[in-house]
Amino acid sequence: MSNPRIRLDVDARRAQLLEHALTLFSAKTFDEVSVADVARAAGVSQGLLYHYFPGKRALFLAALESAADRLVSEAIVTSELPAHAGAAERYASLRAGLDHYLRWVEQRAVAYRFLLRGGFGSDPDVAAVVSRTRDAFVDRIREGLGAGPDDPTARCLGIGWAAMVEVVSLEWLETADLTRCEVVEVLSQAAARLFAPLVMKG
Amino acid sequence: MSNPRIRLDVDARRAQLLEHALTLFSAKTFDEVSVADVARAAGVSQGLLYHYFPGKRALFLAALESAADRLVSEAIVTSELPAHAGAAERYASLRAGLDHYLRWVEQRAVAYRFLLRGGFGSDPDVAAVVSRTRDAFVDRIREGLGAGPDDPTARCLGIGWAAMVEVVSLEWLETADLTRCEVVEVLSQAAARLFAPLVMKG
DNA sequence: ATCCACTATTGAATATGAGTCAACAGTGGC
DNA sequence: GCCACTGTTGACTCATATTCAATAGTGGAT
Repeated sequence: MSNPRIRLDVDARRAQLLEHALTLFSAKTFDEVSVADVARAAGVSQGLLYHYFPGKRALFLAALESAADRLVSEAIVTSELPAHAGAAERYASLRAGLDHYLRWVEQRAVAYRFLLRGGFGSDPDVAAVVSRTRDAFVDRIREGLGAGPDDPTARCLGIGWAAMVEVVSLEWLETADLTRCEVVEVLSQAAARLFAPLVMKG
Repeated sequence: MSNPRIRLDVDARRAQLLEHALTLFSAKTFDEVSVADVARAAGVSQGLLYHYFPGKRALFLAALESAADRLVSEAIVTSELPAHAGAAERYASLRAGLDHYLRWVEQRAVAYRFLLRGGFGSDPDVAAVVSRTRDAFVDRIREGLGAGPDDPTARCLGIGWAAMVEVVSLEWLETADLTRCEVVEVLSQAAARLFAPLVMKG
């Protein structure tokens, strides 16, 4: 670069690099983004990047953590409720919390996608495979359940429950603190509670 | 390699390569597994791999898809129900389906982890960040809800609902076929239905 | 049985991009 | 205006993804 050197203090430079890394890693896969890309975006030599981060992977993780930190500190709020608040009050508080969360998600869409897909799904092809599998799952369940209505809300619930099954299954594999039967119990009851209103309606 | 050349027909070789790829990619990150590793595991030259797959990424995706295909065809079953089956019958069928699913997950744990964490989540550090974020989320909700019991079942439900929130939020970002308010509605009602029994008990 | 065309397979060569390092240049104190 | 300090650079090394011309099993025709 023929640019004159611009000297920043450590924190500013680090933050700037993280910002650019986050943007790039949000748009493309880990291995599609080169260290050179990040450096170029920040208008900085490649070597400097290694002065601030031990390596590409560390840079990626740092960006991920910064996204996570922001999410936790900004998006997840809880209004202080009196100890013996009623159910209705609690419910209202939950809704308010969710609304705040979704507003944040809406605004910081890029960072949110990065955090949750970041692991794997910036890659559209990978996301497609997982998504296709999930849809197949939802479809068969819908058949089995006698296929209620097919409005967006129902679809939403279906996808949500499928995600629940996936994550709970994974968690079960890792920690094994429930028996298979108990997991079946939890998930099927969940389905019953979630879908009962729909099935009745349809 | 000093091995004598072993000649296989296309399908057998391709399947063998996929199998080894799946095993390796399940254990390590995409970029931690080298093409040479896969070739070595299969006892084959690196060049041959490129005869069967256009590149590393394609190999990875093919392995992912094969895992997905197996999941869909083997793990997701639905027993044929009579058209006007009662609710109890449907529920029993759902439970049976889930049990079958979880048995499959148990047996094919490696492939399952690969499929869902696959892209990048074999990476423990990435998984840790996402998991930590989710836990923070669950914790705050628990507080807000007046913290019911903390048995594994409740934890399971909490994680499941959090996963639901995440995936539904992502889906909402992509397709935007619901308003924010509607999403809040779906998710908070889901929470109410899922957690109501617990909160009463606790 | 032997040659032949066909294609699975190899090993070495090339290209791309991650990571290293000694030299350079702003910046603040004397 | 000189000096020590540290943010910054660009050219180097090295690992590994990708390519390709050459090699060797295989099955069929004579």
